[in-house]
Amino acid sequence: MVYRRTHQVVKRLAARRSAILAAARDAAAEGGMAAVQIAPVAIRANVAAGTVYRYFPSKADLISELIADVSRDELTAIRRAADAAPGPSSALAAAVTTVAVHVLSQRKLAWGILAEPVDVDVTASRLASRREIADEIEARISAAVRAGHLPAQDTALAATALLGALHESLVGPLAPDNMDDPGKLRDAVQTVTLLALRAVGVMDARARGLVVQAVLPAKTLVGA
Amino acid sequence: MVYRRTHQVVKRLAARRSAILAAARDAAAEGGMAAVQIAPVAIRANVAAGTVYRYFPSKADLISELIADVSRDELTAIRRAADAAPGPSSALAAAVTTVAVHVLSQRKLAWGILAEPVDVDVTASRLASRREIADEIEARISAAVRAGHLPAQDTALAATALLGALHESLVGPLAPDNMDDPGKLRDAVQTVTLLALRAVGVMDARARGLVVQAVLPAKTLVGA
DNA sequence: AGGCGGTCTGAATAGTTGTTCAGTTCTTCA
DNA sequence: TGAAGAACTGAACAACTATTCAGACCGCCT
Repeated sequence: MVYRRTHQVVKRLAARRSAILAAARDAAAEGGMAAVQIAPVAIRANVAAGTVYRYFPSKADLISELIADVSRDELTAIRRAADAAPGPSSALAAAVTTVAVHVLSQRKLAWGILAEPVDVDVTASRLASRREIADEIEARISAAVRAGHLPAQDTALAATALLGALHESLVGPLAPDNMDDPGKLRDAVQTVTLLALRAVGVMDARARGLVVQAVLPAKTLVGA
Repeated sequence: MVYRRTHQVVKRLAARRSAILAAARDAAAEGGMAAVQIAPVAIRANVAAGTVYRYFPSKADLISELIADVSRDELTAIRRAADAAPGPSSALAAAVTTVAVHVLSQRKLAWGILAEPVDVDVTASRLASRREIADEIEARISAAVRAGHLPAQDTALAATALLGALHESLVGPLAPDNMDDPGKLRDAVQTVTLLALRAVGVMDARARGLVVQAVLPAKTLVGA
């Protein structure tokens, strides 16, 4: 006989799954991907190590799903910010600013998701994550090009380059580490957004205006 | 009694050391950092595994030195190219182009040096490597700013962002992988150089001119 | 020549974590 | 209520490689 799954049980199983993922995310946010080890994550989630394997076939799957999760959140934020902008150029500025604010507000997590060495293979998941975000940025660049605000260009390469610039300068190993001061955070966000906009061909003066507009609504996010 | 070191012996020891480093470099160029394992490297260098430890205290030291080596070569190339340029803006363009050409001509090696996960801690070495290159780029940006060719800006952040853009778009996971065609390689180099120059504030039209000038002498390097 | 310091060898060791699974506990259903 | 399915536990296992070290070997010196 096969037992049916009670609603209660279904909920509990789902809750456990979420708890494990949340534990992994917390661990990553605190100590980077290196801290996402099965035993510690299990303890955080109040389960035994073996239980993790009832929900995720392997550590690689766990981390892949973590990456996908974080990535989805970021993509949503980018879309929301860009869609709220009045025009294509503002939308691009808003998208770039959102990425910057996001990675800055969770630097260790972002670093873990993006580039920190992990002992299992998560390249596929990282690739998909990057691709999603890059595609979104590319779409915004394309829109601005079609609107005649930017010169024609290889939008895919441009999008990838922009993300690389943001990530490296804000969470890479050379990123300034005295970012505790909210003022410095804003400066950094403004600076890299300005660089990004100019890179794709926005004139200096106009880019400065767009940056100011884009950073205003986003500034509260930095504290989050 | 303490034996003196014969010249012959000194030479042999130095040769072994170089052989081990070269073996590590070859391995990295072929299979990335993952291929830099003590046993395989020892075989390549025609020594036993234990011998590696007579020259390098640990795998971390070996890889660190490898990173420093490659980095030094790149820095030299950048300086040479930039110093040969007629002015500050050209020098910056030449520096950027050189970085692009270098990473493209040895993609696996570059990826290994820059960001590929390694099982030992080489963050310090990677940091130093990046810092050297970034400092050089920053110096070139500063020179252009001082010459009045670029607007005043946070040159350190700009340099870091430029490198991030180059690396991510050329050797990152999203980099186009159909770069076999030399023509496509040149296009990619031109495109990212253009982006980089515009990012720091060079006008579109002027940037295009600089790019053409910079890519001409560098094109032969791609084949190397 | 021959003894000794220095070097090399490579199989054995060690330490780290992901993964498994036999036994235990919880849940469903007649 | 109790029997059987389902889920959970956590100590033991496995696999992978960096690292070690006792013995073999080479070349310097008297």
